[in-house]
Amino acid sequence: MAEIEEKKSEIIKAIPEPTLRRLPMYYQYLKRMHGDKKLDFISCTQIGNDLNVLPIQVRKDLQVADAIGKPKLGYSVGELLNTIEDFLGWNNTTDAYLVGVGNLGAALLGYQGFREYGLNIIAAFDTDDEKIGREIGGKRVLSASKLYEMIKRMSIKIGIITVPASTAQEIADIMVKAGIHAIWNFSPVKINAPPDIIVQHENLASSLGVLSKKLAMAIKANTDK
Amino acid sequence: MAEIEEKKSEIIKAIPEPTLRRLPMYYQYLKRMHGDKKLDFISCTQIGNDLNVLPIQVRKDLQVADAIGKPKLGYSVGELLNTIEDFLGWNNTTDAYLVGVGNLGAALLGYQGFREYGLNIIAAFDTDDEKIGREIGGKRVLSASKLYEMIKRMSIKIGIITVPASTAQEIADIMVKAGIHAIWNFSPVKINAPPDIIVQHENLASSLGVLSKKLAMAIKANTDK
DNA sequence: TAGATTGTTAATCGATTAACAATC
DNA sequence: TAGATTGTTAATCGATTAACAATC
Repeated sequence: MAEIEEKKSEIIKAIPEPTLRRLPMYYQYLKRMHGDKKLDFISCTQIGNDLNVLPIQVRKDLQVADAIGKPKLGYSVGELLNTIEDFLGWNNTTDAYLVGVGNLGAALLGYQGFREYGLNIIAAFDTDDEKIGREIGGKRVLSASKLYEMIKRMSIKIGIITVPASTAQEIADIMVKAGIHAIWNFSPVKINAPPDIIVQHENLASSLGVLSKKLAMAIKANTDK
Repeated sequence: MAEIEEKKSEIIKAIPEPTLRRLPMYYQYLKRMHGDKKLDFISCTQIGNDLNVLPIQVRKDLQVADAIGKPKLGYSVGELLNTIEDFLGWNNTTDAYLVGVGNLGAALLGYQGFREYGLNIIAAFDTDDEKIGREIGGKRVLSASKLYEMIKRMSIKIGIITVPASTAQEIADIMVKAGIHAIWNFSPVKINAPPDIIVQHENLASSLGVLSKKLAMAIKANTDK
């Protein structure tokens, strides 16, 4: 008779983050197969072979995303695309602001592919008078001083941070205060935010670390021989 | 008396990839602590608190990188930086070529931070006559037709791919044939390469997938209330 | 039908976390 | 000395992989 907290009607199954990172890979791959080859059905075996993932892992991942296949046939490519879109929330667009129009910021503003993933950057912000008022990648650059007010007014959900390390936390604080829901952080500092704010960190150095170490080991192994 | 393959003098301990991804985070953090605060010694407790990682995990990671600390005192910040640099191979620079001078390619060319991580992009390649011959981010843009020969001549170790999905594999093939050791792939397609080539995949969609799903769940949880 | 594939349950593996002795 | 911290061994947890029945 201990006080056990009752789960709400639905059981919230934890979604493994590795699965969440692989689903977009499958999605991109399936889009190509759907468009280029007009393929109707596909098996985990084929996806796995093409993407260097074990077929059983593909099946497990697709199961997490609520995909349903047909024994012997595989999965309908079209349905599968819709299922993954639904699961990731990519079927309806979410508006975003980007702050910091440097090299990387400008690159992200110019990238058209985000639409495919339901992300719509509607404006950018910077402190540089040279940039304010201009259009970059088809997006208007506004004064950073207006960030707080604009997030509130448009009830923006996602903030993208591409400012230098020194001002990243400051910008994040403004975003949080203005009521943002999620932050995609491209600066190399850890962002502190309340636990209900989703913070996704993108760190090139992490990725480069993996590559560097593997390369260093490979070269060492070669030298040792 | 079965035929057991003897390990060479050194035991090759597998390095967990999550550790490899966290080490650069510690490194960036320690550099700030070293530069800004002139801090001499630091404990795993403090690193963990500031970076939202469990202290024991920090210690385990540092152990993998062969760092040695002093009980009660912690780790020497300067030594720790050197240890991580050594471990990741960031203490001597590696030359790289970048192929595909679009938005993202130009952004990477302009990014000065790579030097800190021992990566030196010495030239870029593109097929666009408008771009060939120009300098972007202080790096000369050469004709993609010279890629093969130039990799061979300069014995370049790292190739960075920032071309569209449609030509990524083609570029990778040229790199491999020319004797490249590692490929950092920013295109959204899986690169096929021989097993001895290190391929590091950078996929914004994967990261966005995690963010999108978490955001979708958070919004749903709010609506349900 | 036979064979390939999905769906599901179980086993394995590896990373994270905990526990505790050693130490400055 | 007492307390904080490292170093190391053990326990736990979760993701991956294997095994096998169900099915078109």
